[in-house]
Amino acid sequence: MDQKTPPSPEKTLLGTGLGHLRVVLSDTAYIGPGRADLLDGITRTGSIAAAGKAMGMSYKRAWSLVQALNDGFGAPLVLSSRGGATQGGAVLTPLGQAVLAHYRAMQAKTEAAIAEDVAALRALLVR
Amino acid sequence: MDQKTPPSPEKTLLGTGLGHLRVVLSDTAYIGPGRADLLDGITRTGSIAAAGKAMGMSYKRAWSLVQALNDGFGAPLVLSSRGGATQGGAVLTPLGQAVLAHYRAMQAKTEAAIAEDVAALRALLVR
DNA sequence: CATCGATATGCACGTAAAAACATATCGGGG
DNA sequence: CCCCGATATGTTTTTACGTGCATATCGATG
Repeated sequence: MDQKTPPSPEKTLLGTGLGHLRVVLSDTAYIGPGRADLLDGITRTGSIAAAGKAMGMSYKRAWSLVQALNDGFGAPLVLSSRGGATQGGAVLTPLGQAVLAHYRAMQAKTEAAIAEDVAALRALLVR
Repeated sequence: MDQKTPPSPEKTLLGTGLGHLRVVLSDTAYIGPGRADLLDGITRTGSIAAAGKAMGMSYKRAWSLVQALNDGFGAPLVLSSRGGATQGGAVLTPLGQAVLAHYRAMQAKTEAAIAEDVAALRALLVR
């Protein structure tokens, strides 16, 4: 019903061959694979634009995700700056780093926890 | 940014206070909270329409989800019938039951596996 | 053989999400 | 004091998706 281009590269899950995990911390604060990858990209590139582009999304989308993240959590996960020596950029706050680290940890734990069931289910599909 | 009607009751996660888990079994086969709830509803009600309505979705949506499920997995998870003694209805195939059961199991295991991290993250938000 | 409830489908419409395009702003450094 | 690269924000256009409504079909049973 939707044989178009899978909009999201989704290597996060297809690479590991598992699943998407979205963790809801409150009514407004949650973290999922897309947001985590974006935070990851910002860490690596030091830029919202670069991180977004690396994931194939428009700057605007990346920026609005950062917005949603920051005000969803009530405190900034990402700090951004304009101009100056570095010509602007973005970095994770300690909170942002913590959220990302915990998410990766949860991802790993989840994979381990469900590996058995996943294998069992996949076995059912080998027809 | 979207204070409209939360389209999905989402008790699946908010009830337990955890997260959404989507398990990808192949390029086309995956199961998430919405699909699992729908399968659950079909089991209980014996009807696609009733199950969908119970989740606040249109029959059409429920039906297309079943379609996606059935041809995504390559084999039917749901069998439907028209007319006859029961005036039509739907039931899960053994495969469908297995998928649902495994999903619930994975959900539970995941919750247990990440509970610690979730607590830690929530603690960071108590400002 | 008419009925009834649920499946099965098509099509028009409204709307939310995303892309595309366009600017404006910041601020150290040359 | 102008430049540059990245952030910040607005407007417009397009696309995706789900609803709503209308209709067709099935098939045991009375």
